[in-house]
Amino acid sequence: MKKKDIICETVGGEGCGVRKVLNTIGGKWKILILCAMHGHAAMRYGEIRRTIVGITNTMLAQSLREMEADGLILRQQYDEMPVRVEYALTEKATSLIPILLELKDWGEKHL
Amino acid sequence: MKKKDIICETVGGEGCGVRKVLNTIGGKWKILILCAMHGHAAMRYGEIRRTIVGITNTMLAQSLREMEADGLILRQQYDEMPVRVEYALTEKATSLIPILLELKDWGEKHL
DNA sequence: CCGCATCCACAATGATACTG
DNA sequence: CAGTATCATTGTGGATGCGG
Repeated sequence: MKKKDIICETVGGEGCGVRKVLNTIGGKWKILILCAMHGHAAMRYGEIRRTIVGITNTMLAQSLREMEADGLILRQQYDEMPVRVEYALTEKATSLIPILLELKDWGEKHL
Repeated sequence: MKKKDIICETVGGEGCGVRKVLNTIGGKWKILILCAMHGHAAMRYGEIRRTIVGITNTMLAQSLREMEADGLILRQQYDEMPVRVEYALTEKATSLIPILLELKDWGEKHL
């Protein structure tokens, strides 16, 4: 029996893909942010905040910064008056969306 | 434009599927538990614990109880001496596994 | 062997007010 | 408008020991 036949001898360790995903988009808000931005070419800060029920400035700003650092979103600042900032999903994030939609469907069907 | 054309007017509220999923299998361990149990007809407590790197008794026991309450796993206790307890995935949980594997693949490819 | 109970540390999240 | 700063609160996770 080859190693590939075993799904996971152990999970959650160093190189575990699931663990990496959880570290990147785990937590209460990041997945919701991705869902909120799906289908929009670009969204402004306030627009995202209004879309996500219950999120606070603290959490939104912090999540956006981390997701930018992880290469999931792009931040574009326009130095107008007043300032305008737009966020867009990167290709990496876009490739994740279909999976999140499946999760959503599963949740609606089973929960 | 029909409402269905909009992915989510708002997300994270009452009936939001994604929010439900996060409430059910969010957190640090539950997704890993599901991955660990995938492919096994039944697993004993200690076996699960050894499979998941870093998990403690507290978190494993608590997670298993909650997942049983949510209908994701079945708990079968054999009153032998010493006690033997086996856990198995329900059909509901099994239907979630493919999505988790996609997440895992995404993580390995992109992170 | 299984896993619950207790107690505790710290991280995550939240409310509020304030700035460029 | 788009955040930051600060402080309060909650939640998550861990160590340890006990009991069936």
